Amino acid sequence: MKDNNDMPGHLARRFQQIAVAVFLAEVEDAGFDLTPVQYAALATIKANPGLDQVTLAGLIAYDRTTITGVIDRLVQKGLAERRPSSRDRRARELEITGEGRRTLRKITPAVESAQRIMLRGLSAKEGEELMRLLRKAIAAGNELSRAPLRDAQV
Amino acid sequence: MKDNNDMPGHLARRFQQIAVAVFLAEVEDAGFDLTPVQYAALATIKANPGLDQVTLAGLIAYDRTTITGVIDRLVQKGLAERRPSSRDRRARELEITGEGRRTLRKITPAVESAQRIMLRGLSAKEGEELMRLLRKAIAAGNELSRAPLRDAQV
DNA sequence: TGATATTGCTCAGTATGCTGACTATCAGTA
DNA sequence: TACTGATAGTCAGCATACTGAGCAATATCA
Repeated sequence: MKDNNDMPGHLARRFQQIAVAVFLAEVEDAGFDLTPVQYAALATIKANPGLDQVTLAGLIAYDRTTITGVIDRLVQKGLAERRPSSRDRRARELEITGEGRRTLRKITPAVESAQRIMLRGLSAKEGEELMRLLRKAIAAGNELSRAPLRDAQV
Repeated sequence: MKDNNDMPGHLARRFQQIAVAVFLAEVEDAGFDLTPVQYAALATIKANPGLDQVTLAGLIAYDRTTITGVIDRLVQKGLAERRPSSRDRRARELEITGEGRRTLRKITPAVESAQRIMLRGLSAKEGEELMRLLRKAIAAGNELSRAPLRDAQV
């Protein structure tokens, strides 16, 4: 019988578990209350002003039913706004608020620190190699989840 | 501004997302209804008959509040049993049932297939290297999550 | 022994993620 | 233009994960 440590699925779960814990701890130490998921969504809204929810979901590989709640919480915290689209009455356009911008700016050091901490057992070269291999495995498996990564349709 | 693809945290989330989707798809194709988390718990109960919930949680790095629901579902499916411990009246002893054994045995090919599929973008050597680096990063970060990996106290 | 600390487990509440279903709207075509 | 299929978003329901609180039982130590 294979050990858990030989199962990439188990290692994936465990690494993700640690990554989230480190992120939340660093962000809280910096005085903010933002999850990794909320951070990625907010940063993507800032980089793509006016995008709709499906496009946002595709850019960060979230499920469309998950993004609704994430945006709800960003809006509730005053970090983002949801407006009806003028071009498509089904869609909602997303914008970052001034408060959202300030939060992103101030939170960046904590986010970068978290990324370092979650790789602290590895040398710089090993960290790069881990990211390369993850990117490669993810690219090959992109279509296997319900929420694949998608380019923005511009 | 760093890209998501340079964030180990984002890559961790994405790889885990694909790993779970692949696992569930393979297991369902094989005619079973078991999540990765439930599988790991059941396999660990089989390997450590009579263990209590805290020990089980430590062996697979689950939170103690998460394990309760997982076991509930294993018991409800008739794959495991929860009995009061004779040595410690606070604790519950866990046992796998015959049905649980049969399920584990029949599900193994699907589980192994899933592990291969989630690494299908990598060569065998790269897959080994990815697992090595994940193990190393996880070992260094073990204490950073609320649910660290623990050895069984035998 | 008696007080205190610790441990095993559960529960309520919150946040992802997913399945599947539904409404409203849009786009393509006969 | 009317029909058909696809798309944007939401909702209900389920399964992890976590925080924090609480209960019962055990362990420790003055």
